[in-house]
Amino acid sequence: MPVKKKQPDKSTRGATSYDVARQAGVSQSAVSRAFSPGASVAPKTRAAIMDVARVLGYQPNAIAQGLITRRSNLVAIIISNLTNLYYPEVLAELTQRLSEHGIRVLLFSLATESDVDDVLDQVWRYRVDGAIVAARLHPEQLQAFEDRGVPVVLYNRIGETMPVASICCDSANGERQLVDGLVAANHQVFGIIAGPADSYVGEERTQSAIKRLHAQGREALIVRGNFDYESGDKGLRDLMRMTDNKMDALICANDLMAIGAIDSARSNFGLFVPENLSIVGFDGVSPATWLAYQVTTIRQPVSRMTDAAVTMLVERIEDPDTPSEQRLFAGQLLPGRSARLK
Amino acid sequence: MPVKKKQPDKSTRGATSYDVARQAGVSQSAVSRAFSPGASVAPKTRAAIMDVARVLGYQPNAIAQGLITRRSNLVAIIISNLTNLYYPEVLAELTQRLSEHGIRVLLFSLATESDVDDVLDQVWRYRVDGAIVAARLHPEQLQAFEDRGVPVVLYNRIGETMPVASICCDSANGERQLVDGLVAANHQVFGIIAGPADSYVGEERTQSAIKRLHAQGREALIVRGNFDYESGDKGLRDLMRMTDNKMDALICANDLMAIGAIDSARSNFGLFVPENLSIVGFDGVSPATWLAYQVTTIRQPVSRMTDAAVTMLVERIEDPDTPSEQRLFAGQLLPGRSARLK
DNA sequence: AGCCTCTTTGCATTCGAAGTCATTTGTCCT
DNA sequence: AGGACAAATGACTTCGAATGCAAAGAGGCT
Repeated sequence: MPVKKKQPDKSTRGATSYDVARQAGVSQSAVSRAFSPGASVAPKTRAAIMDVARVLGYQPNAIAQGLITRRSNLVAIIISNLTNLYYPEVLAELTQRLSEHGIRVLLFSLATESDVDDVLDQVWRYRVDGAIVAARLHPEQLQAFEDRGVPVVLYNRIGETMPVASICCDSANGERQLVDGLVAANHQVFGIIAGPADSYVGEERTQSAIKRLHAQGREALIVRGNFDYESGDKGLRDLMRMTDNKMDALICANDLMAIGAIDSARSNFGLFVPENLSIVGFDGVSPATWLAYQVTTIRQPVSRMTDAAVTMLVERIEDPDTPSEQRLFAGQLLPGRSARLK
Repeated sequence: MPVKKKQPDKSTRGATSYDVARQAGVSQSAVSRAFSPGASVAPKTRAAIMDVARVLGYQPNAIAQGLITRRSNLVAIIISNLTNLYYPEVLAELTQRLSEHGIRVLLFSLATESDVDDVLDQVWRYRVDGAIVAARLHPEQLQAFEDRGVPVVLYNRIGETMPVASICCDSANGERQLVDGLVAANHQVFGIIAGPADSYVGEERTQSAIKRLHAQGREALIVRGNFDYESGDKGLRDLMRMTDNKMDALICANDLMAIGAIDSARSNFGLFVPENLSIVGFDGVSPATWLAYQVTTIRQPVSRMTDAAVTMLVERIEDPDTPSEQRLFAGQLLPGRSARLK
């Protein structure tokens, strides 16, 4: 197979430190130093070099830097489904904050779970300095990071089989607030639309809600959803059938399903929300605040969480021996108008 | 002796081709060849090398490869505001499709316009093979890509001062369908909520709508929005004031503003949509299809567009002399229920 | 067996910047 | 002016994989 090799057109392929050195009448070392803050160069020399560099459009080649310094300044962000409304915000914030640390983002988005191994192969090849993972990893995959000495921070999941740095929003605390409010407002028939079985936060939230309901002497019917809008509709229909239309409180594992359920309750069942049926969600995504919904939910403190994720990762890149740590952030109850709470 | 800084910890730092070569009793060249499809290696040798590689967990160092081959297999994706509901889908698709070509994504998200130059600096440093840009670039910035021989594909904008490969959704055609439908349904007082002045598609859509209205002998009042939900509310209020509450057709430059306007019309003005007021959007984002809104809009063919963007970029990476080309995709009218159309 | 061709293999070099070490230059003081 | 010492500079090596080239090996054929 004849590999197509385009002539690497010297002229456009960007100037090198040697080109700059020659033009400026100094050595390549000098150029390198001119670009390293705090290196030993005479201010005058540095200025001269910078001038030439500007003219030639020289920028240090990060690839070459990465090879020699063994620091790529790249961090992998691995996200399972970007189309989940919640992630874009997270991604944008992570990217911003990482760039403040001089770190660039190598983005991997997973179509299916099975892609993970392929993605990790690529992650190793690029010698990333670290990774932020918002996707389900098998224990061996997690172990691989450890083995290769690549720091990881898990986002909205924890290392279930080993200690790993992780950031989460406190599901138990969030669901407690929601459940207690619903119970206090005297709801009788509870339904839950859980997340997909392979979602950590989905399970956490559902289990937390169930536990709290039990603690209050209540039971709940449970169906599974996919975290998407349609799941809200389908879940609501199923639960209504199962409860003979008696359900008056619905707890959804995320906002998107809550929104789907609200729409379905109104359109397909002619119900008033929250008069006939209270519906709560989780996340605090922006559509949840839209006038048509005003979902009663728990807002994740995204800024704090992304900030923490980046800080933790950077710490571990600087010092790989930093012990692992789990940070749990409390979500804030957004009262909304989709549920009667007390 | 001062502590050696950051011991490059040989053990964890990943095996090199030399390590594999030694273990397998061959030369480094052989290892390299074993990993290049189509290279001249005896099948037996390759198998032996692969075995050793597997044991050592060896993966070719993409950084070193990039340095020597002058191909980083990285593509920069530059997006202005990720939080715009429309982009996550685009980003996910682009990432998927690029990875099918063995290309990785370096993500840059812009907080403010002024970041562009900083971002471009980084783009040059990483010697990306190409870039997909969904952000406003100044002519000089666009020129810089040309000068450095880095292929670019613009997404949802065009090279206004020079020919550049670009992908767009046909605003004129889309707005024509919407306007004609509205006019045919006998609407009288038209309002438009435009996008921010610096948005290419925003201006395109607005101008197209105005032109078509004029062609039909109608005028429209125009206010500017920011493409966000709140802009829809604010725009609606302003237009209602300006028209003495007589507006009966509202054209929004994107779905999110249409949604904001729908909510506001209902909640703040007690109007029925579309009975009292028709509202149309543009994009076809998923919330537009939610039962509460069912926005009458133009759906962008995202899959085709991302596919085209990737194809065009890859072509230009393979052969930098590929002439620039502009591809305009027709959007599809989603009738929805937020407007009376004929 | 001998010769020729085609396939495999290894050697040596290359990519571009960083950093070590030795050397030169410059500064300040007596 | 001379010496002591710090600052600035350049030569050279290094990172890890790809590749041109020459050499060695494997068959095939007469």
